[in-house]
Amino acid sequence: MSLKINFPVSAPMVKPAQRNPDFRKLEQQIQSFWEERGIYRRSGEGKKKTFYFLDGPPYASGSIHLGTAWNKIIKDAVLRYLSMRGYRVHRMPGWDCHGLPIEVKVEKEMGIRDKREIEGNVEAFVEACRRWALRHVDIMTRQFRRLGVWMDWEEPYMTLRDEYIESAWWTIKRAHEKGLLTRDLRVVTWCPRCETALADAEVEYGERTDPSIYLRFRVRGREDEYLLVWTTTPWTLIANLAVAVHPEFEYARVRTPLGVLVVAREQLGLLERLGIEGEVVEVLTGRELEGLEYLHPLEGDLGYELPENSCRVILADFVTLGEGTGLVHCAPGHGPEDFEVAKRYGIPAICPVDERGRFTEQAGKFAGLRVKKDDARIIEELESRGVLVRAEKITHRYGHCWRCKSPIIYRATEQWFITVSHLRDRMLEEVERVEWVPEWAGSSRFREWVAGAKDWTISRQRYWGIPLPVWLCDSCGDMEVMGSKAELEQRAGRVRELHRPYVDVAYPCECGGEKRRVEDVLDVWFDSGVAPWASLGYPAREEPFRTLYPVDFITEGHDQTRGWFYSLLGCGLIAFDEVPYRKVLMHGFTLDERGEKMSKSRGNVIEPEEVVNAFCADVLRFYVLWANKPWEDLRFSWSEVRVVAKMFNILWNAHVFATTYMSLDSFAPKGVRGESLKPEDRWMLSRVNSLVRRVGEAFERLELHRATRELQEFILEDLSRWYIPLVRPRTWYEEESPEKLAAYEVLHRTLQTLAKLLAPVAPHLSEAMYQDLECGESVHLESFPEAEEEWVDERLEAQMRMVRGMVDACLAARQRLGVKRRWPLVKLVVLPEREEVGEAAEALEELLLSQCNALELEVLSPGEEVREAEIVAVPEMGAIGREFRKQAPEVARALEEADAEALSREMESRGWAEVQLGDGSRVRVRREHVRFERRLPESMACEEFEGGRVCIDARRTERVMELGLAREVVRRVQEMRKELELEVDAYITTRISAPSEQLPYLRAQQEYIARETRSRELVIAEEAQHFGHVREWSIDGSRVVISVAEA
RNA sequence: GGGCCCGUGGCGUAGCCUGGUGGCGCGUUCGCCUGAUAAGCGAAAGGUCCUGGGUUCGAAGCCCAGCGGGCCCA
Repeated sequence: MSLKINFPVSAPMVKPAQRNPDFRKLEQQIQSFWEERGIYRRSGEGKKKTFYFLDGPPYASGSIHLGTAWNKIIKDAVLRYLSMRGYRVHRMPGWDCHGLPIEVKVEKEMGIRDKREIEGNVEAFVEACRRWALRHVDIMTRQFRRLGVWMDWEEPYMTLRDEYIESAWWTIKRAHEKGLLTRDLRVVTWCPRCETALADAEVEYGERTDPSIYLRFRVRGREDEYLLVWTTTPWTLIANLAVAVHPEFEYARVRTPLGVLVVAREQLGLLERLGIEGEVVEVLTGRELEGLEYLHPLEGDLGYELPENSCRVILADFVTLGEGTGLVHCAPGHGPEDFEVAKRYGIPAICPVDERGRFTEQAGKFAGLRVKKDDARIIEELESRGVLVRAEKITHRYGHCWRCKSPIIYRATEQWFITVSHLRDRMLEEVERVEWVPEWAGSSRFREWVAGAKDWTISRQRYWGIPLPVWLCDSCGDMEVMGSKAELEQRAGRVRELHRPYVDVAYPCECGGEKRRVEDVLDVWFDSGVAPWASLGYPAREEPFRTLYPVDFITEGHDQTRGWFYSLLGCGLIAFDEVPYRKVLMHGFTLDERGEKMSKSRGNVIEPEEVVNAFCADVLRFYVLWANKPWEDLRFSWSEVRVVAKMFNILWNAHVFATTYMSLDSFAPKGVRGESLKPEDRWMLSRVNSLVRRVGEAFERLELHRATRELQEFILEDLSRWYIPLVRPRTWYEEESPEKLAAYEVLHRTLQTLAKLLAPVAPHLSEAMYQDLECGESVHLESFPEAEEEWVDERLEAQMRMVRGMVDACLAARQRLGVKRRWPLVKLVVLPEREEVGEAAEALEELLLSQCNALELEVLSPGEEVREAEIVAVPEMGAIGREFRKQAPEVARALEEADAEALSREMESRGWAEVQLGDGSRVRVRREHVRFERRLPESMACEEFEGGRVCIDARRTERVMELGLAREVVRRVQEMRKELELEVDAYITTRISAPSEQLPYLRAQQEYIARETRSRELVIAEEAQHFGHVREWSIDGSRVVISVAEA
């Protein structure tokens, strides 16, 4: 690759491509070239149709992994394709900069262990978070750039910018205006370490061992009768306010040594397991148990008054019989379902647990204990009270904080919500409007998630995030929501920046009190949810929002069903009453070689950099798009990456071949003209144009795996394995023959088109090819090729397919006869099954003969047999034995010796024939006694192909000896030229010593040998005078000495 | 426990929508070819198409159930 500026000339000459380049270095050169010439910027110029792509912002907390790389590579390939199709593509990358993950990392960096330490200096903490995010944006940007991903890296959108935050505020204000923003006491998932509420999407489920305890709650007003209750969360018993049963289930009263126990009838086996013998005295439905009062298991030690209606049996549909006793302990302050059902019975929620997971004064005797960690203390207390029946352990799946991995708890707290439940039906309608790839991503998966949508908890009791723009008056309680920085500054004066602590300002309320900000920040999913307009600076700026919105296309992994696809939908409905995107490609996850999720803790993570360093970016790009359907999980495999690398190597070799000869001949393409084209040239043009059609269709349908596989198939099969061997002899012509020029034109056209088709997937190497071919400044400034239908000739493609089948069959037949390809065949016979197969052989005769290295072609009619094939009679010993008994061997011999031709004719017409035995007697044999087979002479062999058979004749005639030996010699001389590292067009002198019987043949081909080896002088003798590079060879079993020297 | 997706020679995959000889690549063995060749090409061996039912003249494909894996949720 040369980067020098080319002066405009009418038809620039093709440059010879570099042999065995280091693709990695080549890619760097290409990237510098793009940089110097501003190719990226210019690729968007002059295009009228706009296309709004929105980048799902990766989280700015680390380096990229294979999954993020795959994601951006899909995006880049699709966007490059669209750009080549004439779209002016909006390609702004985004960065998700806020949230708990960064806070957790910064806490570690600063040695912070407790939220109170942050409270001491919020400013320092927030600034550290900002630096952390920006540092990682830089790191990740560099990594994406190395992959050749074209985006506006200089101007990304970042959720930490004031302008972006303002858009989020505006959206919150919209929600408020629509009555969708509420504050409510609800039970939410809570992380006691991070001391914040978590959204459903932030809870990660994993194995955990917890206590599993069985308890008896004394029934009030009955002697020695108890409710048998099971729980895995002893700490929640402090807030126990009810026991739930299923109204339809049957419950048994069982008399046992522990008193009368009430337990679900289906769970009676449990008593046995616990070693409690008993006798059922009564069976009741759950409904009949309703209202039964019991004594609180920790009565007397609590720090709160038991509310009215509490400590009774209530009815709930969520009770199951899977595990437990069928009687469920209810703590409305510690479970969302408990909360809901208790509300129906007028039982309030008690939550004696603070934000750190410590029991408050409300927990009475237990105040100061820690949730979960001090379960043992509570179990001890239960035991001493005689409430505990049995304590065991259980390993089950339990929710954990997605960032710090602490087990979550449920707490009743005041939180801010978007009441998405009111929007559910509208959301489902909007899902329908989107084009999903694959279709089921929307119609099943996403639909399912949306249908189960619960209200969205958007408040977090943290620091590094978009501040909730809600101000409340501390005296009258009036609430004000800010929609922009200006609105805030109007009331509170200048605000330095829209993060905490700068934004935590107060201003006077009309009532005389003071309005203060609610100290929460927003869920980060809200940040990215507003990206369709926030990334464009709307509503502060009208443009480019007005031109671009709505988003034409997004593509993310299937985990985003509950994440970004959803938060975009929610925010879109809040802001504009519609889903903000039109088309979604949902892609898969990257798995390791064993099909397991890559994760740092498992140590099975493959970094994209590893692949890029081992091969190059284009190999990685092609691989991830080729290995799999985009929406399926990608199982990474080094050996498959190697396959792709090999393909690029072959492509590059083909490119080197073409450009080397073109430049030797100072070839400058003038365009393909019809008259000098050979059939294989027309075929190649047809193939390349049908390839254009198929690749284009695959891109349109986002079937990137099809696009890449079509390209691979074409490169390997059509170009490298077929067309290039076919045209190779033409490139060796010395003179400017029309056939040679035709081959160059077709090759040039093919490689040029191929470069364009590859450009979206392999932007570097396709560019390098394009440069060598001298087609234009950059392949990325070109349009995607359109198929030239006039060149597509399906009949010719079909014929070529058949002929390739014949050639392959011929090679297989050679292999069976042990005849090397260098030795010509006297004759190639084609036995077609159908007329068109024979026609194909005739139409492409020259090509067929040259590829089979055969001197003559004979095409038979369907049904005809090879003339040389002898009919032989094969005795059917079973039938003969039954009929002729002792004479059987005699009869068999007679059949074998008879004139099989005549015999078969008689059998055919009469059904029987007579043969003479050794003693002169004649016997009559019938059809069942003999089978006729065709046998070929030893020099011949047949092989089947799809459409018929070929038969080769490998006799060693004089002519065959001449040509075969000559090629053997030529081949050796060529190898020796190479050993001498001669230039391709250097001349040599050659001496050959060969045994006397070979001399006449070699001399007959002296001229041919000299021409093929570029020998100025060629001596063939029994004992030649050798000099220069001398080697001894064995040719056709004889010793031959050859010497070569540069002339 | 629920939803979605996947299950095809040792490994990775195509075919499945629209039923009728199951292709390809890697690997193995044996050959061939070579001035695009530190390459390339061919042949051979290797398959309960996850299992079991059903529909059908006929099922890798369509339907049902189960098993295994992935992701998401509870």
